[in-house]
Amino acid sequence: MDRSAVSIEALQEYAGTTVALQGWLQNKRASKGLYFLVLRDGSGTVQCVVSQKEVDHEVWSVAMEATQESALWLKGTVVPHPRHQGVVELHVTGARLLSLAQGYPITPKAHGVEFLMDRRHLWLRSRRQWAVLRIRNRVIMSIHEFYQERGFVQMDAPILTGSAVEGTSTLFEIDYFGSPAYLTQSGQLHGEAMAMALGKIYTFGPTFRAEKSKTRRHLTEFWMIEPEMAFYDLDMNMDLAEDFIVRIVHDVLRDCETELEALGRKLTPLQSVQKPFPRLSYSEAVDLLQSAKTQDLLQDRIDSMRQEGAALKAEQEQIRKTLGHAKKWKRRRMDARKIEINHRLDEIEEELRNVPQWQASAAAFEWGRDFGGSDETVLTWHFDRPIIIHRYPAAVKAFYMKRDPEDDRLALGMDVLAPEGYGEIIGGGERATDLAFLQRQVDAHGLPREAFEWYFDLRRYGSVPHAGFGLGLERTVSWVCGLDHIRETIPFPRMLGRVYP
RNA sequence: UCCUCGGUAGCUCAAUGGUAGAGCAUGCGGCUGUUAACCGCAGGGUUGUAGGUUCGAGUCCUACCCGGGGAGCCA
Repeated sequence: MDRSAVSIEALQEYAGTTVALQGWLQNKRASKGLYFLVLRDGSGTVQCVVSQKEVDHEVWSVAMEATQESALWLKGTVVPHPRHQGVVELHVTGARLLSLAQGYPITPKAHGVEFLMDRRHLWLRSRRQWAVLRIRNRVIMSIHEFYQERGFVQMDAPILTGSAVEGTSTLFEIDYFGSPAYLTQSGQLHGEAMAMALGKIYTFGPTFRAEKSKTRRHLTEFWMIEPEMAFYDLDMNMDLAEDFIVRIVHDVLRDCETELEALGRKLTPLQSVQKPFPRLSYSEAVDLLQSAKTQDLLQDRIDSMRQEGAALKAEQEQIRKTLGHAKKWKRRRMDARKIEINHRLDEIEEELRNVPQWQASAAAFEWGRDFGGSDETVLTWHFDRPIIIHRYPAAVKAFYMKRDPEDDRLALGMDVLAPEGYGEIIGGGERATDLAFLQRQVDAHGLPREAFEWYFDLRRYGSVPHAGFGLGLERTVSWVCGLDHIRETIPFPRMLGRVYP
């Protein structure tokens, strides 16, 4: 341990001075008489140069022996990088090998999903994961700041619950001293009780869904933020959700430039996340889905996919012809390109299978059904920012939602759909306040009344209008980071068929 | 549960039914500013499993196992 060691993040401030660093060897490059050690300490990475002429034998052997992910202590002078402006490097004068790593499995090269997921505990060390998880941290801090600044009180709903609220098939059952209990699916109902006590509250906790779902949007364990506000109606709820999302994206853009760059995230779609978000009623959304405009949009998509596919196939053919009599270095580049083309062709093929189905399902969409994943994706393709869809058919929404006083078929629910096909990140609405109505709803959904007696009390003793929503943390981070899978947004994802490591 | 794509060297992937290959990683050698460094050499294989078709199977057929992402459901 060297308490005087400085953090790589702060290295700029030490330009011209001699400092000590401690961390792990991320990568090593060598030339005659020179080693370039890329050191990572969690806060960032820096290139450390070891010159054989300038160091004693011991330091040189450390550089020579150190392998990928070995732990190192390095001392040296902080100097500007000769080639990159605004970047510093360390000219090493002292080095100690703290721990020699042997055979680190994750090489600086491409790996498959399964291989990496089995080694998630090590995968976390890579630059891409570093960036995602730092953005996750930034998002979490923004969430707390946003609510705390507005006078919300953070309160936790229980994780163990006694009764099944929604379908038991999506609940994880555990043995609770001989009786069945469940891991929570939502803190919603308890959130309402807390809002009646403290006015404006938000929960921030883990949620569990035993859905047998294997898609890029699903985890069996994820974190949800659920604000619940007394004396809020649907419009106030939507206003809050809008401000909330704008704030999160704004903070990430301001504070995570390096991380977004490491992820290759396009900034334009994030920069256009400004108020107001388009608000469509369910009925308007259905109209849009069935419209010729949607058909055209999807047809354009199909056409451009076909074109890209044809161009790639032509390139592939060209490569196949020239590959035989190409120079070695060129052949290697062509091989890499060939693999890239194959991947993209797979994606295009899949999309060309999907989109015509989406086209058909959009055209044939019937009022009253809930939107499927593809319908949501199609809707968001029409806009450049998140959209809010409100006033859904009551039949497809939860029992506790308030009915629209102007149309009894509708519930005062709302969803926020993220752009770029990321889909639902928020679901919520205004809650029913009438005791008799709620009791009838519980019966109608085939739920046991006894389990909800405590909840009914909230309507017996000072029932007031109130509203709230739930934000899926991982889906939000996935969208902000521009990832193609939610599994990278949480340190140790739990999914269908995966509880290790 | 259904649909669909895949399983070849430690890793990522090639291979028109006809001699299983490349890059990376590893080891050795070279190179005084490298950026997934580069150059040279070397080792590394029961092509997921079990059957079948064929003169001949990584390639075709059947069943099963494992994985990817899509539907349903959802944040």
